[in-house]
Amino acid sequence: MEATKRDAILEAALKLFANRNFDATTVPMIAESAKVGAGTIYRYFENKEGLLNVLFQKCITEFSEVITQSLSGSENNIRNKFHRIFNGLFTYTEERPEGVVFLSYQNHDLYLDEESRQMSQEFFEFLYHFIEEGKQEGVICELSPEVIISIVFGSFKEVYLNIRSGSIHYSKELIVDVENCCWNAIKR
Amino acid sequence: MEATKRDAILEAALKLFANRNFDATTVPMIAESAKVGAGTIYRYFENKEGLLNVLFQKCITEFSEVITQSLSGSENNIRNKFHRIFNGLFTYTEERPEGVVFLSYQNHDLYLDEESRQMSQEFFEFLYHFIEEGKQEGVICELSPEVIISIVFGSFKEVYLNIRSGSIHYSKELIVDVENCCWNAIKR
Amino acid sequence: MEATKRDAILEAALKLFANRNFDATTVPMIAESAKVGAGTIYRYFENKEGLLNVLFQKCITEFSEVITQSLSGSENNIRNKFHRIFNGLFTYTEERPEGVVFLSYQNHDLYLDEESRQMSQEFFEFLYHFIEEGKQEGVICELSPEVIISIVFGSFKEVYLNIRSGSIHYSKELIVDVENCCWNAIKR
Amino acid sequence: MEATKRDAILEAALKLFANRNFDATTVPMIAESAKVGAGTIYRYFENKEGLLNVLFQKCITEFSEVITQSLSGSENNIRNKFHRIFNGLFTYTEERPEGVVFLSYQNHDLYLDEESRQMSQEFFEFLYHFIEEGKQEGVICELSPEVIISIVFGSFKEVYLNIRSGSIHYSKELIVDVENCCWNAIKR
DNA sequence: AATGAATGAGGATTCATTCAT
DNA sequence: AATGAATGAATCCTCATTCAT
Repeated sequence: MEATKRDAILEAALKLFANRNFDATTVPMIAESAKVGAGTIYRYFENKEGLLNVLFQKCITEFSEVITQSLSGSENNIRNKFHRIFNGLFTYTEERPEGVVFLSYQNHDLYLDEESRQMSQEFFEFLYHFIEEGKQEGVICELSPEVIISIVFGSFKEVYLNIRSGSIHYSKELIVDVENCCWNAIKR
Repeated sequence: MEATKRDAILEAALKLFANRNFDATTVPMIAESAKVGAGTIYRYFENKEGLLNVLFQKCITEFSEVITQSLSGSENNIRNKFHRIFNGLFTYTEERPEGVVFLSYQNHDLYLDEESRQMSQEFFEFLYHFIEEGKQEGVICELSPEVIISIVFGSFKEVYLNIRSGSIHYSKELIVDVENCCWNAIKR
Repeated sequence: MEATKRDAILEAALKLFANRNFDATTVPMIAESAKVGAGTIYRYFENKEGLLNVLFQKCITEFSEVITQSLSGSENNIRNKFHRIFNGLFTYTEERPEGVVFLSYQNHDLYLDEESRQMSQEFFEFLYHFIEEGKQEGVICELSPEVIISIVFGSFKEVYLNIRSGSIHYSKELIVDVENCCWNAIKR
Repeated sequence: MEATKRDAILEAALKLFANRNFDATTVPMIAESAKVGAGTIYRYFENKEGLLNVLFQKCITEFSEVITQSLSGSENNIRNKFHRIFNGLFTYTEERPEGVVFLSYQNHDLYLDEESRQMSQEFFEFLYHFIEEGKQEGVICELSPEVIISIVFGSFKEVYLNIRSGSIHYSKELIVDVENCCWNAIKR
């Protein structure tokens, strides 16, 4: 019953931050949506910015886990790993529809603390590692891991945001197609 | 020295909106950055939201023009047109480094007026048209124009944002490489 | 000690609006005078204009009640009723010295909402009714009720304002005298 | 051509102050209505408050003159003098429909300077004098001049304001009737 | 003399945060 | 522990006033 209240706040905040953006979300909005008194939020989080950081860290951890898990036990085939990562993206997306949107806001940079930045960094390093592996095997093109990640993640994000806004119609096949596009973009 | 004051405000606002986002930018910030009294902003723009819309329309117009011009006189080869469009993206980006960032903020949706939406719509329709052409010629893959644009624009944006933040090192060759990746992503 | 804060605001606002007028009263003035934070006002009232309307409705209700009560159980003699109404005026005036001043500001028209206008209308209709009765009995002169009310209320208001400003010295007899003057003005 | 601009400003200000009240009138409003640049107003008047005082003094002077003139050459009959004064009121009202409204705003007190107060005082003293005369002749009742003036002026003002707002329909006969009511109110 | 663009002090209002209950 | 009323700093915006032209 205790962790519940904290979770309710995190859940409510995630939805609001993703749909309305951090600055356009007021603390009373979060409180109301979480069915909690406004003051209660300050029992669990230092302040609004602290809440943002806890949420960011939570999301990026979950995200990492989904991606990591989706890779576990996979054969050494890079293309197959890529498929699993891409699937992980969508798995996470289905579990927490707002997670990716939230994580991909640029202007969070203004508010993220050192720890959050660190975790974000680590996650990307994990991906860079995968890319390096692919490059060494000669199946991924010779661009810096940062560029390759940007191409794949940028595409994915944009497609997803448009699915969310209704501009793009979602289907299982679409995901497969987008994955292929992305792979074609970065394969050697 | 005449239209200067209005321009100074627009310039200052563009930088702040792109770097900090609309909600995190205060009117006094814009005023200070534009070296103008806070009240002066209201002589030229209805209010902060009005300023956003004027700025959005200005940027999207400039952007359209650069893209359109970069296509003028080009042969009927789709791959070549694609090259020119991609180049246009980077040309605009160099002219107005904050323009693309500003234009691509999702949360603008909350504040854009009908006219801005309209112009945004028209610009995308122009691109859709190009994609349809490529699909009919059989050189672009059979995905909806929205998806294809998302893949290319998403990649470009993400790479650009990382160049901006310093995570990715810029070079002429990089642009060529990214263009090739994007083309590989969407070609049939 | 419960509804007190809201009441303190209303009381402070009434005094300031009556003495200085709506436009010349600032929200911080009201807050200070009510010994309340400026933000607190907005917990109880939609905005400054909303506060004006709540106050107006409260005063006109109190005023109506005093007048209505002062008539209750009175014999059917018009002159006697007039006496009671006039007394009601002064009773209300003594209870809420600023009420009449506040209610009689012309420029409220700019800010009153539909409900306030309605209530004002109803109150005057009650008075018109009384006048009509007197006219039918042949004891009040043949002018429109609006004119008769204006003569009596105008006289009363002006005398009262001058008592307030110190130009006229108040006494029990004065009220009786003014009442007689007003009656002489409108009797047949 | 010179005095014209000043007059245009005074004329415009009178209308706006009377219709909207001092605080709700902005200097640019006056400038626009007077077809003058906003800065020009400060060539002729010290500031907005100074303009109010000049205007007040102008109106009260004109008002005094109309009343005084209407008495000139009149026989020594008090009732007749009263008739002339009352007529003067309406004459002034027709010449400068906004003058009376403007002069009768209570909250001017906040802004009037010593001279304006003085002139206001003097004008009322003139009227008091007339009342004293009537009392000595035994035709006006034994109330203080301030009270008697309040009764007459209060009635007149209220009727006039209601004519202006459309609640009361104007006619020549109405004026005569109201005059009679007022006289009945104060006669011995 | 006349203008009106420019200013910034000051007003209304919002909202993160505190704290008494 | 939980609340939400209360606060006042900070925001957007207005407008009296100045001053370069």
